[in-house]
Amino acid sequence: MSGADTGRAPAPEVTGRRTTRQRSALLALLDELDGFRSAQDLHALLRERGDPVGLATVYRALQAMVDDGQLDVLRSADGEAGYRRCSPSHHHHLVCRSCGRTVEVADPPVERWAARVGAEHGFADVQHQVEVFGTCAACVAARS
Amino acid sequence: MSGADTGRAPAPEVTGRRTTRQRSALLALLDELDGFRSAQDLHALLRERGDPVGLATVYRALQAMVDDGQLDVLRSADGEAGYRRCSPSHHHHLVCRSCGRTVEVADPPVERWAARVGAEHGFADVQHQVEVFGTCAACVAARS
DNA sequence: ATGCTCATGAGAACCATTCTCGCACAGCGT
DNA sequence: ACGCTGTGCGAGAATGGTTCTCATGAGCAT
Repeated sequence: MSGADTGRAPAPEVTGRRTTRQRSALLALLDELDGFRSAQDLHALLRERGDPVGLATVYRALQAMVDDGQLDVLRSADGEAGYRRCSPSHHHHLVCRSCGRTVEVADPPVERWAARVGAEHGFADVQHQVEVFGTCAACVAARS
Repeated sequence: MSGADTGRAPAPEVTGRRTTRQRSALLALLDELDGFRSAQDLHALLRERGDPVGLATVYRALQAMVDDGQLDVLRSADGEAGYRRCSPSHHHHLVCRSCGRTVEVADPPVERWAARVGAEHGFADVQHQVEVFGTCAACVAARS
């Protein structure tokens, strides 16, 4: 699910996860990148920079980080999952369709809108998923 | 991608598609159902009711209907795609996490919000994807 | 240092979706 | 009604992202 859970779990700060070379490398890599990257991409990048990590490990680590609220996930149209380091507070993303650059946006109005819409129809435990896509200024300029 | 494209293609009314038993059956089934159903589900339902249709055909037909704007697609968290008959105008969905029932919601404020957020950051061709999840009144009542 | 776990990794398994390719049939003109 | 033609169909294989298995290896508390 993407960065949008109004009712995210309490997010225990003590995660009980072990600090391994692989997870550190993955986290470091994610810190350097902006934009959503697929697990496969991240795996390839780690190998390139000489940090041999198993693909399964990448998936497991990413999953764990998502559970701990350290990452945001976004499913692309073709079903591939993209991961991105993000601030822990609730927010949404503005994603460039062309270069993948993302901007975090937090806007109370949408939050209120989602809650209201849910309430109006008798829905409880309302969460929402909001992503905005577009072509960023740089990519627009780059188009011949 | 789900029902949320501000800039959907012109949607040619003359689709040039042939009317076959399989496609009619699929469309009829979708008309009876509310809520998002996976291609696999739809395929199984068709077989159950005695309309033998190939799985590949279901996928092809669904894809075609989506291209023609007759269906909405929604990717669940586990990557499976859900399909649903929908009104042709732009709208979003309020989905029950428990029973899958959906309500279409159209609210101009969000549209404006998305456009504004994109513009503020210099993004062009702004589209957005918005889904609201919750537990509907019936399911809340059903919880022992 | 020791031991109890949890994490890792290679490969297989899984599963939704797409492709292949030969055959059937809808649509159209006559 | 008849035949042509290209689109749609279907079974199974292929694809590709993600998850599972299980034996080995490495944190971390004591």
